Amino acid sequence: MPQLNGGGGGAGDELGAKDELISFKDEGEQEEKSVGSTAARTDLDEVKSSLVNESENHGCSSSSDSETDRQPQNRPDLESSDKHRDHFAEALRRQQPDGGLFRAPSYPAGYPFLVLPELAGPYLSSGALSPTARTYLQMKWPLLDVPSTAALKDARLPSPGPLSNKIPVVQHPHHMHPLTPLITYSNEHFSPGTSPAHLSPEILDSKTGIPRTAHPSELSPYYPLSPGAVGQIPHPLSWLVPQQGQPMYSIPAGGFRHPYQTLAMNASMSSLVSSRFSPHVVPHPAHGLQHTGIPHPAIVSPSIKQEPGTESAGTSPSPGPLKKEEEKKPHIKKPLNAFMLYMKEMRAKVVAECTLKESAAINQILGRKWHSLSREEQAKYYELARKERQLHSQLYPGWSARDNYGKRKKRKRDNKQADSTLRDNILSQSKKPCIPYLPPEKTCDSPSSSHGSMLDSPATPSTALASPAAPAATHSEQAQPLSLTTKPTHCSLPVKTSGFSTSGTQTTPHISRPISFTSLPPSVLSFPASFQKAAIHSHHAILQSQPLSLVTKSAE
DNA sequence: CTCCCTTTGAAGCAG
DNA sequence: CTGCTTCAAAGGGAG
Repeated sequence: MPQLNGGGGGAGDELGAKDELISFKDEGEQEEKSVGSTAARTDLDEVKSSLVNESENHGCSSSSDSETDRQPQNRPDLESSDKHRDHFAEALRRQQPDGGLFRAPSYPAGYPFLVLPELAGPYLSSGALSPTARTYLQMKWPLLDVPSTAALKDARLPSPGPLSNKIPVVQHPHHMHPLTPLITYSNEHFSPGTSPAHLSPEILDSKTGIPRTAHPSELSPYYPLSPGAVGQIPHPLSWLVPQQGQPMYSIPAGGFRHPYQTLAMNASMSSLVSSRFSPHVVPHPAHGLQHTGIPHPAIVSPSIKQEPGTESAGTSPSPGPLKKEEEKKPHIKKPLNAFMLYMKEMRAKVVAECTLKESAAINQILGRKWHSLSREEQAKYYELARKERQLHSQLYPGWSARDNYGKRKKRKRDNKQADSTLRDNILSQSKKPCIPYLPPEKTCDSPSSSHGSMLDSPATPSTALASPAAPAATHSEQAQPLSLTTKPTHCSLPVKTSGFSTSGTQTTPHISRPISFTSLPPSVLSFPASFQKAAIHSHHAILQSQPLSLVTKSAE
């Protein structure tokens, strides 16, 4: 995972990321500060800090986090954070010598568990929550009924408990990468050696010196389950949504509460995690489903948008009592991809930072942020998504994405694409500079960079670094001109500027998606193709794609 | 009330 | 194999 690490050579990524970040910030927080200036950054940070002040530096603003991650400075912070975690963990341990709720280390084994922390995690630090993190905990897990106390104790495992403090949102500290746990967990996949401190997978373990293998039996303790709910563990994914308060897969009836906890465990345990743990208590996934009668989160009540009988859900987890709703085959949603997972996690944060509320705008920002993420960070999500798909496939062996086709009304995508193509053509021909509309203040640095080339854009330090010898690769990220159409408004929301990032002058007129990658480093191979592509992306000039994306389809 | 918008990624489908 | 299309989440906006 040289690439992933990006450590030594991967400066490019970082740089790019920074770049993006900056731009993002501008958009997002342009309120006051000038565009690319570092000073602005600081200010932003402050502002952010106000929002998320408690969170560790990582946690700060959405934009900043990525940035901070990449920066070398982080290391120290990370370390400190680790210390915090250790501390915290230790404290917890003391409190609960018996291994009560909190046992971060124990996660190593199961995917679900790993996932949980991560997802939920955004909030929960992987190893342990820093004290500050704890504060967020409650906020982060609005819907999860987690007794506040419990939450404190078990930062990582906010279990759905008896609580009902639904706090609307909020910013998660994000100090720790949400996915951290995952990595930790799957350190195998990610090169351990290089894994950054923040990733510190086995942090706690190492400290404790106790390699934990989570066994199902062990797990239960971690979750403060409501009596009788023992064994029900929220689906890993469900945790993802804490902010939203909605399960990853919307669960119609019954509410979210432990939709597929057991199920999840089983599945994850058995297949996903089995290799790592001794599956002594792992029921068969399929059985688990029927067994518990708990629908998978992915299953949506037909009421939502169901089509009569198209569904061929392989294992439709139809509960025993078939009601109308249930009679119909449940709508099994597609598993979320990496970006979706990321969105779920970060949306609240972005929303909190921005005044914008429109999802479209938020998504644009998220898209940019996504690109700004380091490969490692993205890798986490890819891995998570991969597991999710695995789990999904196990739960619904017969399910096919095709099943959902036509359930949604067709979008006008056609138009979009057509537009995009037109736009592209136009762009290629006219190559309009993107900047026009950008407000002077914001001067969407990114756009300019995009079109001119990131190289030019002085604003970003990264560019400076990269510019000289930097391989094209590095640019890609920087390029993210995402001029998301900066909107004059507070967050610089996307005003659909058709930001023509004509940047692509050189080669491809328009490349929306990643270029097919030819060879990947072995390390990368483990990742999903998409990820690989992404990696390549980053390595090769990716910018093209980004600019495109930036150019909102709506261009026009 | 329903669909659109917007993002990326995965999967399906057609050529 | 390549490229296009659809769906996944989300929530304000528009019809």
